[in-house]
Amino acid sequence: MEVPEKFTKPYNPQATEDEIYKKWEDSGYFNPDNLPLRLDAQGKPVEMEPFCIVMPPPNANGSLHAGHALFVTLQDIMVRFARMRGKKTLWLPGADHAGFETQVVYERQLEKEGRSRFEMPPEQLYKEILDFTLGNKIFMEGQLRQLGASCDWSRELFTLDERVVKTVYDTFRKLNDDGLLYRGSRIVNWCPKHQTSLSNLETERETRTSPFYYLKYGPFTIGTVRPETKFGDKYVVMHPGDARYSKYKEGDMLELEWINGPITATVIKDEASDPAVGSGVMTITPWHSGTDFEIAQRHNLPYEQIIDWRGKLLPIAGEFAGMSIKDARAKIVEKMQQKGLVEKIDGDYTNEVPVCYKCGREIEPQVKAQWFVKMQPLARRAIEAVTSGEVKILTDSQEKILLHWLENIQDWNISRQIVWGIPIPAWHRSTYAHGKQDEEWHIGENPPAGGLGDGWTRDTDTFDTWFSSSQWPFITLGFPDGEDFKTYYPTDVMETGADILFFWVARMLMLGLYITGEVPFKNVYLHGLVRDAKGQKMSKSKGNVISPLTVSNEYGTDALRMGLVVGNTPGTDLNLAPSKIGAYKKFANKLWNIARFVLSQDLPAGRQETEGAIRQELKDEFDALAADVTNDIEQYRIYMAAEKLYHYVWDRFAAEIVEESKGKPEYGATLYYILENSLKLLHPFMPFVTEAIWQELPEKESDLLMVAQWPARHSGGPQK
RNA sequence: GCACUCUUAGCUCAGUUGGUUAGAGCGCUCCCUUCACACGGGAGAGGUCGUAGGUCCGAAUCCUACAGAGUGCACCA
Repeated sequence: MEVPEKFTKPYNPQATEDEIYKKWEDSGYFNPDNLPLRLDAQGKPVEMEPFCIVMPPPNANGSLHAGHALFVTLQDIMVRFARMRGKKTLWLPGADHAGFETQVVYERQLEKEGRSRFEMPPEQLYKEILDFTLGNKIFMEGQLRQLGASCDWSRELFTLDERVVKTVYDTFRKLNDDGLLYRGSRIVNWCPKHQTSLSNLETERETRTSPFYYLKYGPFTIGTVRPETKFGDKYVVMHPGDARYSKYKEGDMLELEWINGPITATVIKDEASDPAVGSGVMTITPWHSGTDFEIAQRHNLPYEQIIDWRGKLLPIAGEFAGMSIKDARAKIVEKMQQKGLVEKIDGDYTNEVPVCYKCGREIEPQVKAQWFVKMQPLARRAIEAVTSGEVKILTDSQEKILLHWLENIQDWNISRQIVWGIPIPAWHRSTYAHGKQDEEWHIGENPPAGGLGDGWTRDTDTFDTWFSSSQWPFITLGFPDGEDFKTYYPTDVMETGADILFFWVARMLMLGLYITGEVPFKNVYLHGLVRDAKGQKMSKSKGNVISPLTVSNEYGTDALRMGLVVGNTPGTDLNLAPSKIGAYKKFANKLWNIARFVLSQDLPAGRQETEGAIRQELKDEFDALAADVTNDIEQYRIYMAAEKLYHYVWDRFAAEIVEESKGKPEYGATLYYILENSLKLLHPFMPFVTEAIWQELPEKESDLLMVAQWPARHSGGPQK
């Protein structure tokens, strides 16, 4: 048989991939509504079982990184597998405005241009970031195509689309109606650079070595790393059971000399003061410390701001007012030393300080009025869903981590002081009652009847991006009435990075259950971080970032995909070495050459299962592999399926069966059978090269391999 | 402090419910351009599966302790 000319040269992914992707996209089969019907033995169309994955929408603020390539690969494997098995398969793509993340990226750009967001009108800033994001979005979509993503572009949604905003507002209102939303002045994580509060998850802890100061506070010794917060400390707290201080009673007043002169201190007994720590006595700064704030609340103590929003000392600091806390610390200590208030300094005290996860600056705890969601009731339902198996988490250890977090959940601050996001639909005005100033709030997109004239102004804050993202699965499917929602919800799999288990997965679970009454997804597959060849985290500053697009250009997308998948178990990190990807480039070429050989053989006319033409023992062996691989993919052991296929095709098919067949024309049908079906099994993993070969087959069941029928129906073993 | 994970060949990692001579990629040694493929083929070296106990007919796989590495959450006077 004539072998097509192209097979005489090594497989060339660069010359092949774009054209193949275009064929797929033009076919319309990414959209499940267009999938070809499958007929049963009687020629009647088979009812198609739905299968759906909602894609974690990539942030539209830059280029795709290796982590994106990994999720595209894993999800595309699951999706192509389902599609070939005749399911009505929807992979729903999106693009994320990524609120704070994108604003930070854009601010960096502004800084380079010598501009600042604090010097521009919010409307202008918003407009600029919108343009920036929409530009990136198109770019990012092209990159997803390059990675072979077989998602339904016709259903793509952007996280700021009208439908999203509307649903998010409905949810906000419902939370309020159900008593799960409150506005409260609490300690928040304040980033002095970004001028916004952050959730706990958006802070990281850094171990620092700092001087620890033992200060004389009247008859007591108190310890602190932050003398600059101590100006307002007028309460001295000790454990009620601490015998050393039994002569002091709650409410005792003491006159003592402090940083800027004499003050009156009041004794407070509270169990939060740990006798084992330092002297067992502490003073409190309720405005800038979580524990202190709680003590102040319990004892109904006043609190005062010491440090402003930019990290500078306020007038209460007297001569130090206006100084940054960093500069002030040494000067304050110097003054206290002169006054004999410093007992000793411990030079190498290590503590962990919270820092902004974006800029690394120390978080300044501040008291601020914010919107909070009460999470405990939502978490309870999520815990039930996990423990009952309504939602299955891969792996067991990730499930434990999730449950541990849910069981210890804290209320969620969902307001951010940034412009790039969905504005919070709330209005407020000052009111006076019983001689006391208060604030009245109204939830809704519009001010209450009476309107602006009555002094109502709109909340300028925006939602934490994750608040809207957490509603993504049901929003994208058109909750509550959309056809897709009815067909595809709950979705089959949520595949995403283990690093956003709490940020996103846990919250999707909670809000999905809360709003729809059902879990948003039945299975959760969590992948680990993609690291460099040495196991180091990729970062721009280290210069070890591997761009998936560059790799794809050099080795081919199929090779990249295999390199990302083989040996990569869920939940664990993956070290990505270019040499490994190179190995799979060779594999793609191997497959190419097998095809060349097989197509050069004399194939029986109408090769369809010519009675006895296919060697039974080889067919049985192949079919067993197909069943095994099918089972592995069903159980999400994608890494094993990929490796088994690699070894079968190379070590068994190429090295043995093909060799054995040489000079034996009667092997033709067998070789063809194995080739054709190997292409099918490999297609989810290496879609481009398999489709390219498929296109050259003389006789094929469907124009596109993408919608060919999966060779094994086997489904065995328990589902996890 | 609470929780989780890892320790298998020189390197990076697989090893599904415990079961015959422990696997892959890369690297290494030697050989081969023969008619699918040098992005190839053949041959080979290399591991007492962290340590010490235990359960079992049988353990890299289960249990305990210890050692080393790492991660998450919370607190931090």
